[in-house]
Amino acid sequence: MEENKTVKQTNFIREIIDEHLKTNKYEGKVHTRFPPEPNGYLHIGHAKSICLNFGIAEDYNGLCNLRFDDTNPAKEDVEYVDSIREDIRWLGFDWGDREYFASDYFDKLYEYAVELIKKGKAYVDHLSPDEIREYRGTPTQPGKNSPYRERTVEENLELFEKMKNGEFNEGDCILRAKIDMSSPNINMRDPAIYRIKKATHHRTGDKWVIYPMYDFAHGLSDSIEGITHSLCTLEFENHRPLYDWFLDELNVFHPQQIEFARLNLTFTVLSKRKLLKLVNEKYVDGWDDPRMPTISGFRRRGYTPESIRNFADKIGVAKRDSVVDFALLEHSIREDLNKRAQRVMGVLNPLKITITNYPKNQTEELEAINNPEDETMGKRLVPFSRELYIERDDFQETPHRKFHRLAPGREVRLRYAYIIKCEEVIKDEQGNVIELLCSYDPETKSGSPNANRKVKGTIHWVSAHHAIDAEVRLYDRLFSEEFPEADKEKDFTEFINPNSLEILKNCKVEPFLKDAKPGDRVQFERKGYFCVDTKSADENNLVFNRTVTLRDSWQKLLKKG
RNA sequence: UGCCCUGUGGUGUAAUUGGCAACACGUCUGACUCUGGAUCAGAAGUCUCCAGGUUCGAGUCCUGGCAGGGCAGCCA
Repeated sequence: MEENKTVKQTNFIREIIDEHLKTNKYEGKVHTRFPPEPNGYLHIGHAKSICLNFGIAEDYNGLCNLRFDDTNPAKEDVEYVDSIREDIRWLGFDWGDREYFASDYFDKLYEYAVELIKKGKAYVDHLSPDEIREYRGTPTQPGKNSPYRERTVEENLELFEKMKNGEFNEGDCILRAKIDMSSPNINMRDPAIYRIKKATHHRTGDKWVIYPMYDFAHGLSDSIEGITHSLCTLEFENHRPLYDWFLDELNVFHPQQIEFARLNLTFTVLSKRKLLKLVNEKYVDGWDDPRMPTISGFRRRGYTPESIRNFADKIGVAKRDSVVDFALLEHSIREDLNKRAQRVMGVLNPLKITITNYPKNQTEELEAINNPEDETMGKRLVPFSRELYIERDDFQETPHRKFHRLAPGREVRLRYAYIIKCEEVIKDEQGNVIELLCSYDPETKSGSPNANRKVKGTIHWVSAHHAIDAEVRLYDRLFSEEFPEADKEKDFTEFINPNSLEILKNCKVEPFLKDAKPGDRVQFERKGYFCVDTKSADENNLVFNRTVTLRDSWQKLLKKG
């Protein structure tokens, strides 16, 4: 028997690693890390990076660390640390006891800085922030040396010590690497290594008033942890020479930084700043709003970790920036839920029907299949009676030419039950259809020998007396534009889909759902995949979130006209 | 107008490292169906950004263009 395991596609990163393995650059070791800054919630773009880093470690029998890049106390918070841990765990990855913080290395990093000063490779600069910017030059013009650049080692040592001891104010001075103010790479124009920030750090408290900059802290943290392959996004490409410079000057273990393109997704935005705006300005209901592209949002929406991991595999990794079709994500979740989700009948917009020739007060228990894709999930009984609810749009008074569900005088099968015929349409004074009177054909009960008469359509239903009330939240894409950030004149919030959430209050679902627990996922047949909301649902109040619709060739047909 | 990176069907990735372009999503047909779902069968769509060059042979190598992205935080 052939293993039908999905073959992991190779990519340029794996090729580099293979090469390193061949040349024994890191003695056969592969050690990665996922290094979030705890200043926001993780989103699907981070999921790509998480899957990449943990996935590679796993495939190469290596390890992947979790390291919080917490070098800026002004922006970071423990709330984010907690959410990040939860999200990674939920995705199914385990960093064992290798949970680190850049702040764990502050002492070591300070020593490294001192070492650089001693080598004459760093100096304390008293230029103001404005002056520094001025001295830096521009991409096309070289910068010029700071007047403080030639301070002696002793002077720098003393000044840096004073910085550490809080003898200067924020902005008075910084520690800079001494590299080359005329470098075509701006990152090499004497970049800042340490700045003064008199803020309380979420872990080190008030121990420090100086904090290392990303470029300094990140590479050295990688080095300290013995990271072999430091994967990051494209915007750090120009930082690699600096990453290498620190490691070389300090003569320490030298990881290989490799850059890849960050994820972009149609119909969504994925920048922390913009996501924060959506949250702060209440366009959505928090970081875990089911419309948010955050991991917590997808979780609450009903996405499975597996579907997100499969998605990450499918999109691959490369260096060119690209935009992934949101449909691929939807495909991933449908593919997963199709195999696993319990089928159930739920009527979202109920229309009452009465089977006039069905005995009053009679109830039948009809057998229904829990998942046609998975026999082991078995069957259940669904109560049937004289009064039922069907979906409003499964009836058309004057049917579209290709509509093959219920219409006056027409027949349709009630799933797992009988074929019925619409005999009479009852309307209120305004002319709204409020009820249908139907007849049923007792010979056509599902499973019985004479049941095989063909009708054009099968619809779902729920017994009026047995139904459970539920609220259903129909979520759709948050943005109505494929590229919400493309318009330079308009803010991306102008493209928020006004119909991204529709709340249905009096839905009727089959009694099977009476024991549904928050987080449970089901398929409402013919409608889509739904999950019980984890925040607003309780025992007397069932709330379902729509994860994704089923593929709908009827809607497609309608669009074509 | 400096430096760095990237250009392969509509979209995302492949191509045994120089051997006549593949997979997935999407789209379209058809079959099947007690979910207009799923499944199955099939189709269309890329002369690999352009122009030269090397070679028996180039998406892969060379040269020159063009296009897109990134970089001037005491953010990461």
